[in-house]
Amino acid sequence: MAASARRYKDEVFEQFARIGKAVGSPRRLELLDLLCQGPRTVEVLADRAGLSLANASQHLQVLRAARLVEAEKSGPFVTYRLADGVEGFYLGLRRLAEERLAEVHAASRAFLEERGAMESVDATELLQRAVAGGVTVLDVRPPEEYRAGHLPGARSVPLSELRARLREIPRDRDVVAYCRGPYCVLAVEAVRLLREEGFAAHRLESGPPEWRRAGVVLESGR
Amino acid sequence: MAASARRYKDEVFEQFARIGKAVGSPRRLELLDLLCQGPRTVEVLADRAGLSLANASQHLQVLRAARLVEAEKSGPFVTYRLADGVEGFYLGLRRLAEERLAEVHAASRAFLEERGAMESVDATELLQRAVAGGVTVLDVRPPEEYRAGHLPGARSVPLSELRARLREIPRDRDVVAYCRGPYCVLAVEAVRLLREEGFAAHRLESGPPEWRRAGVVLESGR
DNA sequence: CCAGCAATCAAGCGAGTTCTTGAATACCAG
DNA sequence: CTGGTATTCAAGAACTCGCTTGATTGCTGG
Repeated sequence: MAASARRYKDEVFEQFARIGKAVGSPRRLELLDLLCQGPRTVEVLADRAGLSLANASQHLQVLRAARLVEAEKSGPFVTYRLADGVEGFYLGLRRLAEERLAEVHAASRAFLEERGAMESVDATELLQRAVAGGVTVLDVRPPEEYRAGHLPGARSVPLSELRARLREIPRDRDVVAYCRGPYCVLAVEAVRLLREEGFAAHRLESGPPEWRRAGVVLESGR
Repeated sequence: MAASARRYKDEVFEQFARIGKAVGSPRRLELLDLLCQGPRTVEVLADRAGLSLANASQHLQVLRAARLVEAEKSGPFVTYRLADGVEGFYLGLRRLAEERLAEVHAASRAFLEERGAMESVDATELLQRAVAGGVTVLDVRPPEEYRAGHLPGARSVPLSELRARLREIPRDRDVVAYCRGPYCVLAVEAVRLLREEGFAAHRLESGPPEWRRAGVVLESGR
């Protein structure tokens, strides 16, 4: 009976470790991060994460074996989505890493300083100003992510189109750009470009996953 | 600049993965589970987890490198303790595993059924009854864990001493035994023994980490 | 039925992880 | 300073993981 108790304990911790192993790879964490924006096909995920198709597929299968994502096949496409409770767990992991690993802060600071001071903006304050009409809010993610959920009042201007669409943006008031969240670089690039062009631009550090988590109701579609 | 953005992203996810890698091993999860009971020396942890000393030391160093635990040397002893925020993260990981991995439930059920139905007891209800004096509450963990924090009103009767101390336990009322938490087998064994001896014994599934997390103020010392 | 695309499978290599064993270090008591 | 104890270090064998490449499956439109 002591032996069967030991087997039970081993089995249980072995199961817990499945989750840990699954999030023990930077690639898989990046895929989870992307999936926080909404469901995606393998091809899109591979492209965004900079992985080969076969490699991305394999990582996604590891995540699926750990039940962190679910796959649904429709036609020739397979769409992956986060399983329930996983977004919260991922954000918890990230917060722990930010709190405990000095290296995360150091990397962020180094990167952001390299492209000029980039003071960020508070989301709730921004929402008030946006409603009052005093500021232009840009969602610079790819269009399908905008469609899956965005800040009310934000306009979709993907980073790739920003330079060509500068004339759409009013010059007489502040511009705030956001993207997927604190570790996505799209908004950083957008703000750099906007400033070069003379706009009063700021970056909103948080993104849809954080807002959803905080209870903000997002707009979708269009 | 696209290249430096990619390097930044890689670096950040690499750092997040340090946490994941650290909790990707069943042994290390067991060590974390034990450390949720309070700080311990290497030797005690190795013994409780059934690891060789060198192996336990190595695992603890991995956890320390990921900043999940902190080590303090006093005399010839090294005492490890959980870092801030890690208990919450561990309980979150465990809850996710319970929710998403059918295997965890299956293993628990199989184990518990093997030793007879073992209906469990609610902690808040128990506290009321304990205060009212209608039930005997036993803490069957090793004494030093009892000292580090226990349920108010509970008596320390380590499982190893239980058989010899049966006469201390009143036979005219219910007995509730608890240990480290849902995946610790001490209370299960205690209840089995008590029932064999004719006591009306029940297991309290949760343990000090869960209660602390829920805001219950624990007693310590003695 | 065939061409073409999305996704997966299979095999293989290099790199990393886990556990063991035996030696080394650090501290304390006498 | 010496012996004993707590812990860590070092190195090797077995195993697992991650990525690549090329073949394969499965669906769809012509």
